[in-house]
Amino acid sequence: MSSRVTLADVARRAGVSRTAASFVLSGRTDMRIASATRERVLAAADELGYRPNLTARGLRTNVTGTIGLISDTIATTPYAGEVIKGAADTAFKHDRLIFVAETSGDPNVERDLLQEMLDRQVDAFLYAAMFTQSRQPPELLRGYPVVLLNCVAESFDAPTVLPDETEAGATAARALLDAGHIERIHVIGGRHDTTETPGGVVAGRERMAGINAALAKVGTAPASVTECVWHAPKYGYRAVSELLGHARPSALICFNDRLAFGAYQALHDHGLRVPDDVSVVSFDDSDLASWLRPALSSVALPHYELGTTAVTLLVENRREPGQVRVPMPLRARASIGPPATT
Amino acid sequence: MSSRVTLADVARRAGVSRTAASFVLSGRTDMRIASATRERVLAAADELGYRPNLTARGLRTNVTGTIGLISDTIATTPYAGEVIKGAADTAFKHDRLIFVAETSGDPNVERDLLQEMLDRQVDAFLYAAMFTQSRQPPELLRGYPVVLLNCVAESFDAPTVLPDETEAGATAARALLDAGHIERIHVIGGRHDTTETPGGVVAGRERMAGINAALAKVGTAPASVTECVWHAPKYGYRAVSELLGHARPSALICFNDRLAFGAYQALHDHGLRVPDDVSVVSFDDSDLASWLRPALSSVALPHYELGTTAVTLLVENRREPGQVRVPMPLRARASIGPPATT
DNA sequence: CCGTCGTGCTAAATCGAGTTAGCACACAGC
DNA sequence: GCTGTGTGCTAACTCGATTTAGCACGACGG
Repeated sequence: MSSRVTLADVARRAGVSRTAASFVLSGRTDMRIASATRERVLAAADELGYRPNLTARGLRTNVTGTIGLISDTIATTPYAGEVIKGAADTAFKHDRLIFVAETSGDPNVERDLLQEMLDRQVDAFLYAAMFTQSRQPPELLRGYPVVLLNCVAESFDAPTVLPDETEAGATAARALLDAGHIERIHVIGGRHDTTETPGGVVAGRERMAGINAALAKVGTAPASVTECVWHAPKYGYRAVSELLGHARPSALICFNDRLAFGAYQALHDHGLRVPDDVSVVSFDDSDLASWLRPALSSVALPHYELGTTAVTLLVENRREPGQVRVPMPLRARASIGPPATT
Repeated sequence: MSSRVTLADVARRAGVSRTAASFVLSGRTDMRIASATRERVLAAADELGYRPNLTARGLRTNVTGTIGLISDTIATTPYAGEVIKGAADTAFKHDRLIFVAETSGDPNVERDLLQEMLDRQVDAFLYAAMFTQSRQPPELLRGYPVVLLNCVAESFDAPTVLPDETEAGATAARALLDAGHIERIHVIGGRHDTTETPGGVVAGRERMAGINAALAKVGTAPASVTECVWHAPKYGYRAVSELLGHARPSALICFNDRLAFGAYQALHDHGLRVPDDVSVVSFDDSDLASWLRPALSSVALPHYELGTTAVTLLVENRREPGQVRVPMPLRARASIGPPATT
């Protein structure tokens, strides 16, 4: 709380001008400074505990060392905090801080928030959605360094960071293939079109493609694909209950852990055991996956890595548009076993 | 991206000095400005789309309109994002932005992060823990406006925002009493001492006190209290399985939803139905509560409100130390019914 | 006609850095 | 001795706001 040490204080103590002190401390070499002077300045700065005032520097140089994270909503998905943590940690490693703000999907709020950030001379922006979707960044953002996180934008050129959903689908399928399943693999919660998500939710579409590709490679295909209206457990329960009315699956690929939770309940109600009778693999790797009995194998959403990757792109000032895909690793648990020997 | 409109531009267009423009636009009345001039300045600002550069203002006034949120870790608890959202939303309502940073519990990281914030002239701080605990804020923080969020600090005077755990305990107990339970109410996951949490985890201790008080008021008490080592479902499963070996509970109060999840599994394995045979009430109201079958009644942790309340205190510049308790509402669901008529 | 007061504004300093232009001095070469 | 060339530094300006001190003018009283 005591008044800050300024560059002028350092210069005075070292017996040089502010100019000289500034050149030494910002490490610039295009001005000749005698090494003895250099040492004196550095010593003075050290003794006084000098820290440059970044507000003042920002005013002069237009560089504030801050990144703005603008997302539709952090809160609705419980693990989005990980994205923020990944972003904040990486930013900090590069001496940057992160402003976090949410628009709740309101374009007016979005504009005002962005304006507040611009007023504070934020250097660069993370434009994020909390589940993969198509979004239109505000016009105000044009011309600034931006990385799109977990969303795609048609008419906005910027690097885009996305989970590798296609490969994730293949990973899930291969986990079952490796355990010996090949026929009667059913998919719960496949691609799903709505007016809001034409062509299906991005993640769903890609996961499906990955699953199909991996299965096709060994000459097979999903025995059925059941779309679910929504991803709460009860929809998984319904879908699987119905499925069990007319089929006898060897394995289930559920599109997320909540659906898998519902699937577990339905299997249980039908007297089927996981993984003895039916193997289950899922996506997201939420906490739920490790809580279920038996623990659920799930292909993890790389929340933390999405954050770190996006900030790294910003810090390195990569501007070429294009997608960076972050791997989704399989967390293998007890829910996958060999096919039942019926 | 086009070069910003500055105060000088506005002044020029209005045909006045920067001084006059500044006084008009910052709404100060201690200098006499003719109302015709006022109007001209406002019109000019409006036409040019003037926005004050907050970096420049910050340099001059030492007020940047930023709040620093320093927490041990956002990521380990999935709903902590809500705290951030509450804080960010409220900050935005007051034209402030929030820097979010995590220390991962490392005091060196904490110090460096704080220093980065101070270098950017952050106005005020939220010092937060993601589950209620005792923490020691760094010395650097002394003298700045600070609100403690979800943590208590002995030798650091600052307003403190905490969930009202005691009342929450009473709420849970009353929910059972209201349904007719009075005997054979068992507690799963009571107060629990460790070297890290002497006297027990704050929340646990207080919830227990609230439960005891509410039950005592009608002349009863918990039939038993089982401490759990950790809060994963399997510990709840174990605790309840063991309990069922020698007791026949009428209702269970679980210390959080994960334990309740384990409790459900144990009850199910013993052929007991919720709520027909045993009622269950819990704390936290995570997503899990609404996913379980039957849906779990749970006393909600007010994450969002913790964030809003803390920022409100900061913005209003309340400095008196003391605790503000945020209510924890009961989310009543299907897991509570009348006592079984054995 | 002079002093006083109130009104309405401006010039200039300030915050703490970064940056441009150029000065003072030493030394070498002729 | 005079010029030219580095070397090593400083004075002064700049970023875009806020803020202090004070000026110019008209009205009014005596």
